[in-house]
Order: sequence, then structure tokens, then C-alpha cells
Amino acid sequence: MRLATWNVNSARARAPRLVDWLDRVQPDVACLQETKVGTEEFAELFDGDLTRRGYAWEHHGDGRWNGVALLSRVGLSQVRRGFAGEPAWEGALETRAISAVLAEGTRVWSLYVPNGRSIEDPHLAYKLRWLPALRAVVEADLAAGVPTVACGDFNIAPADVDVWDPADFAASTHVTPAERGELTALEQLGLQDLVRRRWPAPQRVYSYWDYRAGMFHTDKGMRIDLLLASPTVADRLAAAWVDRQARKGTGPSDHAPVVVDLDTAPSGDIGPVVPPPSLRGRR
DNA sequence: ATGGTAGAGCATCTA
Repeated sequence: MRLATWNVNSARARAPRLVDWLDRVQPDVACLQETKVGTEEFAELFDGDLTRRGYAWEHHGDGRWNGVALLSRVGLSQVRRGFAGEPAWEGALETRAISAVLAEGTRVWSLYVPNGRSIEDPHLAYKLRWLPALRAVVEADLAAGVPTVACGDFNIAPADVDVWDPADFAASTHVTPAERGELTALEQLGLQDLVRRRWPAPQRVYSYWDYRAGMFHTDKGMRIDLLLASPTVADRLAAAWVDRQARKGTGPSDHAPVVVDLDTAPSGDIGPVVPPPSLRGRR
């Protein structure tokens, strides 16, 4: 099963590229963030193209800002828009989380974690309320035995290796101990960072490059788009990569999709490996 | 010190 997460930075602006990307990468499940459209417009943009390709979809968005979606051709049920106890921003709930259960029983989240903006900004405090509230719901699901993958734009670089120059971030959000502590707390629930598991530090696997000043071309990026999976899902990990192709050319998002392949069955259940006849009896 | 770019929508705000 191929699972991807992509902050598209406007579903409207990305519409042609998004459909081309589905055809090229063939994800079974795609988690999208920053659609910046309402659900009616999302349907107008994509319902035909998605249905023809066998994808079910669910969207949570109210236009202009935020907006998240799930696409799946391997089941999509028990949909939740937002989550119980989700904090509001300036008195209103935002559209930053959607989750649903695949046919195999895994609950998948598409998350757009608040940015935080700057150290003194109330938006950072909002981010630091939002993440524990999310964690409480994930913890309850895990306690109920539901395999879980939390995917999306976390707006947190887990470690210094995940930003191009830690010195440039000395007074910035995305790297503070408080924000990283929220990722650690999610990992303490058993969630594993799939890309880091496949590509251990210090390998650089950025997923976001600012549009400005040639950041992509000089590879000054950040790894803030994550897939965090509970143990039985993480143990199926077969491959993980960042689709840099999608960040190139005309009209890209400032984020690249992050893609993982999961084996159908837990890798411990594949049985004994039998060598092919050409190798038997040698040595 | 601010700029650099892109996307929202039409003055700025967000990232």
C-alpha cells in the first residue's frame, strides 16, 4: 500500500499538477493539506477525476485558509472532521484535521498543524495547545487497539538535521524544545517517524523549501512533513522517499509529497525465505 | 534591516 502526504498550498492552484501527480505516483492513500478551498469547490475541482481513478475522498475546509483532505482507493470510513477537544483560534475552530479508517483497519490522519508564526506570537501558544489535544485523541485510539498513521504538515523540524542551518533558527518557531517535545510525546505513544526510520540521521530528507531566494535550488529546506505510524504499521515499512519531482518546474507547491510503501502483511509474517533453484546446493 | 515568492483576494494576511 502506497501512502503519501502533501501540503499542496491551494488545491485550486495545484489542480492540474495534483491529478498528474496521482497518475505518476499512484498513491493508494493521499493526505492533503492547505487546500484553501471549501468542500463544494474541492468537489467541483476533483470529484470527476478522483472518481474515475477509483478514489473515494473526504474534505474538511471552509475556504481561504487551511483545509485538509483524504483520498483513498483502499477504503475510507468512520470519517472525523476535526477532533474532540480541538482548540479554537480567535474563537473559531479551524479546518486542520481529518481522519478516517481504511479497509485494513488503520486510522489515517491528514493534519495541518498551526504554524506558530513567531516565538512571542499567540499562534505558538495555540500550536502548543493543539498538539496535546490531538495526542489525547490518538492515545485513546491506540488504547482501543486501532493502528494509526498521523500524516501531514507538522510545522516542526524534529531535529537540527532537519533544517538547513540550525543557527538561522535560533530565534524561530519550528525548532523550539516545546514544539519538539510535542513530537517526542507522540513518539512516546509508540508512533514512529517513517522517513527517519528508513533514512537515519544525518541524512537530509527535506520536504519543504521556501519559494523565496532560490531556496529549493540551493537545497535550503526543512523536514516538517511527517508520517508517524504506530508499531504494527511502522513494521510494514518497505520504502520511503520525498518526491522532489513535484517541487520542480512551473507552479509547484512549496512542499514536496512524502511517500511510503507499506507491505500488505507485517514483515514478520512472510514465512521462510526459500532460495531460488539456481542458488540451491551451491557453496 | 528587510527582502526574497506565492497564494489567498483586492488591502493586506499567511506562510
